[in-house]
Amino acid sequence: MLKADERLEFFVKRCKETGLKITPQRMAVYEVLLKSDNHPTVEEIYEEVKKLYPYVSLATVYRTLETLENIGLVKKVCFWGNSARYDANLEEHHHLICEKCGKIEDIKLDQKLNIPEEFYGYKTESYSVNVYGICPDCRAKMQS
Amino acid sequence: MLKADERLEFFVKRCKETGLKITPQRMAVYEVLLKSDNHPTVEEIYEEVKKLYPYVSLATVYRTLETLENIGLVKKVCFWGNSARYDANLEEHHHLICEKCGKIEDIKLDQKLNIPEEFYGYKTESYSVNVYGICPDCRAKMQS
DNA sequence: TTCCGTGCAAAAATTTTGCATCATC
DNA sequence: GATGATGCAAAATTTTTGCACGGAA
Repeated sequence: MLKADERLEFFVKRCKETGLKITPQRMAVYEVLLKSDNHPTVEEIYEEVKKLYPYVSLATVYRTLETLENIGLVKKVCFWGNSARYDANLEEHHHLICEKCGKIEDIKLDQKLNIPEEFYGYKTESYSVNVYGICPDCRAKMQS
Repeated sequence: MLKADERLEFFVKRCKETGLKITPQRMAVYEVLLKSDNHPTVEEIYEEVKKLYPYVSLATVYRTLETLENIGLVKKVCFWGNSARYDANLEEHHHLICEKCGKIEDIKLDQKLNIPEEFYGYKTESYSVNVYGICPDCRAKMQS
């Protein structure tokens, strides 16, 4: 895992490569994603960014996320509930999802699957594993 | 994989168990899901059901899907794009997802992962693997 | 006959778009 | 200075809700 400032450097590099301007808002959206270990929804990202830039607009957050996704800095994930969630962790990793509250955590697995490059006619790129269960918090609540 | 009529019997059984009435609309929504091998969105399910019951309302489809999910007959999945998709295949299976067009297919994997029952503090229930790639159709289009 | 489920319409929530202004390069 | 990004407001889309009626048990 790269450190946050290395990742910001990478962000700057990617923007220059693709001819995107480096604006405070764009940077803020990306930073929020870097800092969050959960997978925030658009609304949550917006609320975070607003703490730094109170005048930021939700539309900008939507547009920025789309942009960041296009240049491969961010991924849209959506495993639970209805709203899209975003992830800035592009390293190979998997997810642990609470079936009760919808919390999503990144995890590492030591086991590997061997997926053929050509599979059901698809040219495969990658895979990810979602493990479903009940998180510690919800387990505690269920006891009471 | 159970046959369709066995699954409808199971549907009837589950409804009786949980005190739900068996209405034509409810049945139709479930049948549409049984028949589709892709993972339709709510809108797509609605369009299908409307062919049988032109007066059905979209609200009913939303409510029915929620109900079916509650009694465990259907699962909400959402791996791509923004809209929730539904799946009536509850057997252990995995997904092959086209990164270009968003098509989602069910697949079987012969390899198994061994996930501990207790994992990162979670009580784990199940896991599923999403394989990402480019589907045959999109591959063909990319050539031209 | 009793409720639960439905349709309809309206409301709420979410996402996208147009356009004038502003800021980065 | 040119071009692309932003904020605002409005539009479009998606999802949820309230209520009266109708149909399954």
